[in-house]
Amino acid sequence: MEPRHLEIAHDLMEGIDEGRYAPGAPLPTEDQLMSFYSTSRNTIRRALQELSNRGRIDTKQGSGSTVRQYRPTTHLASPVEGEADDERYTRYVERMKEEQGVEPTQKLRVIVEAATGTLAALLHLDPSETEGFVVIRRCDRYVGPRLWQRQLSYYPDHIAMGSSEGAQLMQPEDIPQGTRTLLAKMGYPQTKSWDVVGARMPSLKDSTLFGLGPGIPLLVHERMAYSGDTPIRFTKTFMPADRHQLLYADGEMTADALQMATDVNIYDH
Amino acid sequence: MEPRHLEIAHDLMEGIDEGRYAPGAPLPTEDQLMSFYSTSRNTIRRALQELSNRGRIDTKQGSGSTVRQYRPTTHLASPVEGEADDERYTRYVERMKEEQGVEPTQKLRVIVEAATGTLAALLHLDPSETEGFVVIRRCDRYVGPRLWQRQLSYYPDHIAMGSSEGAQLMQPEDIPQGTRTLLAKMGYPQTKSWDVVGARMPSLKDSTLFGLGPGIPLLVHERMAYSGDTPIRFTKTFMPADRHQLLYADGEMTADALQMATDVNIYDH
DNA sequence: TGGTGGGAATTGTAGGAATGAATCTCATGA
DNA sequence: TCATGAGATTCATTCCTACAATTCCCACCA
Repeated sequence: MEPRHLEIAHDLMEGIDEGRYAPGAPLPTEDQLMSFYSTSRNTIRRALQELSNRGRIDTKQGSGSTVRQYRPTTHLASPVEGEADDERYTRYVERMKEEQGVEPTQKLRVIVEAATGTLAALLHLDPSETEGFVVIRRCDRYVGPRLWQRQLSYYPDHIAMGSSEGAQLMQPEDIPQGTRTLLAKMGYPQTKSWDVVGARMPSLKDSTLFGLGPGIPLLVHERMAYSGDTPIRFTKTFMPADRHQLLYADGEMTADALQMATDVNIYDH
Repeated sequence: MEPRHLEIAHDLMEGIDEGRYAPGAPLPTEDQLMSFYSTSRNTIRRALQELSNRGRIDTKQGSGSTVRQYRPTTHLASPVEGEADDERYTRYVERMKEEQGVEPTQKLRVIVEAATGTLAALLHLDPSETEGFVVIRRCDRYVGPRLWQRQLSYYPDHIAMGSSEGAQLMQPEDIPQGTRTLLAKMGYPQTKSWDVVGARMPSLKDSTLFGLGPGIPLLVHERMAYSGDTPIRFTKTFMPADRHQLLYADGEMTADALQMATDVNIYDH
């Protein structure tokens, strides 16, 4: 037999799915649910938490619970011939201004670390050598006061520290021409890459960092870029999954696809 | 000031991150934590639930809590020239047999529905016409007794019901040559496509369906495929995010990339 | 040696209660 | 008309208790 709190959770979830509780609409209060299901507050709260953990409701102290609605922004993720990854940011800023009505900002930070484990292997660095360092450029992108995405780019030392141009990578400042162009100028044009996409729940720190409510996964996007057979950059991007979807499309159809993909919502149940 | 249960959760999370509790190792019991933090069982349970909701621990009645470990399988997601999507399944079966030691099976089901909303628009079907139907092929893939992924393919009626070959799509049976080859034979070779990737928490039903524990998101992969400008198929794939990662790579390097990508784990904190 | 069963350990479910904190409502007053 | 503030409403935190269900350990017996 199913526990009472799951029964109630199922019941409420059904109510949401069938539209009896519309997106944005309030659920009954805990007191009302208590008397309706004639059970204790504890049991009701467990049922509500079940919905909350699945990202179906927002609960606010003093006010109540409302049905959550999702409007993820679709990002172009596929590597585009001739376009720097960074140029995308311009487009992205435009979209954000339109959709959210807020001006995005970004904060950069550069860290240098010894390369270890998988990362060293990916960048073809030997961790046993004293030379095995990575330059990490961390870019936090905000929309209004909220952290929208965090991007970590890892460059092998011989690239970032091997030339005067490479030194730009060590500066915690925006690179106007784009890092891809910069790398190309340095003799490392990006010729191929591969991506891994996955998702996981945020840690407590992630939640505070991104200001995430319960039941919202983190989308993780990783890209390994090469110039010929030389690894030039490994990038790791973290995005709250309620606000981000990734788009992969052929070059010719990206514009169309982006248009259509905005209507495709993974939250349709 | 931070609530007590979050303090404790932070503390335990730190213990996991720093390796004081190794993957697979047991956490202290509720009783032990109660006396250690000198607080009530309720508070301890809330702290543990916090970790559980974030997918960091597995809790089993009668036994205790252990630190969870993730070993996602990396899938090739990028559309490959000349290879049917279905051929991948063969490779996938091979991998599963190796990695998990279990034989995968699949169950097919075909449903016909009236096309509405976004789906109708994507497939260029007019929902006002009585003709606007979609043929849905649902493929549930199991590894052992567990549902590993669920794939829904939507075909516009004029393709699935327009020819004798198309009729194969209406049969709830495996199509040995692959649907992509079949569509090509019918005069619809797949020439381009776009993908959307996102993640969300599972509903209660999703959880039962996939046998998902708490804190595991669902990875959702959608693909719209065209033959010229004719939409021929829309595919929606659901996968538990703890067992799946998607790989996008250029044709020439897929093999290498797949090899390396298995070492890239999004769960590194 | 190997299986079995009982009891201990451990988490799951359910109820009750009190207090605190945030929000909302609405009457009051400038 | 609009701002203020008191009180009611609502969720958050924390304690307590009892019993059920599952797992585990180990002594016992065949």
